Amino acid sequence: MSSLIQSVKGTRDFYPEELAARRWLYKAIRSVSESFGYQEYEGPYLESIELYAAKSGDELVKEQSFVFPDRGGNLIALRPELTPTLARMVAQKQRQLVYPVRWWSFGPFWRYERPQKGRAREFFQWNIDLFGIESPEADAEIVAIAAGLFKKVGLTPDQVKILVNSRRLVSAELSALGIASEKQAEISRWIDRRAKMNTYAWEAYASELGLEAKQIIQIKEFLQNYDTWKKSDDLSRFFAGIEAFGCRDYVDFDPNIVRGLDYYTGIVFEAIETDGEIRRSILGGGRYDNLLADVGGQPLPGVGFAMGDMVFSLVLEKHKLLPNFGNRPPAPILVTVFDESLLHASISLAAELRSHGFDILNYPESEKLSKQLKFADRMGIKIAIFLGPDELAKNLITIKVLSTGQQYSLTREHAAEALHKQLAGLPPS
RNA sequence: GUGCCAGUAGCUCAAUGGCAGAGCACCUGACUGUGGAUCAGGUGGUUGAGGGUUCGAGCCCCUUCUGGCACCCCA
Repeated sequence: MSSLIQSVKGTRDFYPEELAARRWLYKAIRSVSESFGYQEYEGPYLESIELYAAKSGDELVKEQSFVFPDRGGNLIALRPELTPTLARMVAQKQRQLVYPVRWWSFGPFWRYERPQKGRAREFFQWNIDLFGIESPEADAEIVAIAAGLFKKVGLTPDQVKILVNSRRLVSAELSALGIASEKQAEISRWIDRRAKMNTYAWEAYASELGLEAKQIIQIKEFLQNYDTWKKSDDLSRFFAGIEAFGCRDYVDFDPNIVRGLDYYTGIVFEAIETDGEIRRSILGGGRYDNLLADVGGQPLPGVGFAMGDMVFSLVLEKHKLLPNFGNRPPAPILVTVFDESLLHASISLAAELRSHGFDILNYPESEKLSKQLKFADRMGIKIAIFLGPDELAKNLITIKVLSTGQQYSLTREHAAEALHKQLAGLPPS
């Protein structure tokens, strides 16, 4: 046992049950994405490190990426995020694409961080983006898609909220207080920290940044005012759009939302669990109108978000919204084996039924029937089929319904029809 | 990368520095053409790994790995 080679730190093994859960999540994401007319795409998992150095820069690449040299000595990274890849893909075909471009993706990412609840080194992420439209209605569409997923999986507006702010609004506000635009990024980061620091330390830090006492008071007032969005034409239109999309109850204005990434230019948002028990944000995104130009393309407005699978799964688990994938049978029917001499007869029977379109499990060797039925029971199989000397003599098979214990015999010719009926009459797993 | 907590059977957990245990699970039988329930019996451990202190270590000390929590950062 102790000699087992350990899995790589921060990776997860997906046993059938867990893979079923992941695929369920994928299906929900695909369904919502497609319902808004978004197309699925995928990028490479390996990227040259320069791709990230150009934009993400600093910490994400240097500290939090898996990087290794290839045989030619070039530094390769396991992708820590998708946006740079997406920006490249769009830039490469910028003149051929039909706008607006609406794309989504769900795949693996890697970050070299300390694993903890809701965070691993290898994780899956949903990315969805809209390019080519600058309007608040485009922002509203992206946010509505996030709300659409919550609705689809059964999360209510009481349980999750999408908090929205506008970098433009914050910037205007700070400028009005006499704060130079060069300082505003720093101030934003300070605002972002507020929830994590105690009031005293937070205000002391503000003084260090050169803010005057009066400015600190004014910023605090701004951060406590949840109606400021009404002063902004963009946000007013955004919320009118959200209303029209039918998901206003999932979305709130929150002036404290700033987001870490530098490239956001307009709205920023993140989804949280309302009672705060799960402290990490579920998803985050915003508008990034300069990104494409920054990576060498023509200017092109974009808006989008990313959602990791781990925090979202925690939220679903907490609210008991994940289906139970525990006892899902791999096939509904098991063909048992009476004894060694009839093993091939059973295999043939199963093959015959498969040709009628049934998913069939063979018991692979002669064993006591009780053991075969126990196997069927534990696998969650619905129907066991017996083919013994009695049946064979009369060209019959016996069907046993495990949930009721009922069994009956019928001719082989009628088996397919009877099985269809029998399966249709049983509750789905 | 920093700090704190934890790791004992497949799982959940016991064991004052003194014989490593229980429940569940698993296997066998009661039941040679029939699962779940019940009863009886049985298998299962280098106490995460390595070192140290001690007559003696699951327990104390050091190192390390893994997980969890708080930083950091973010999905």
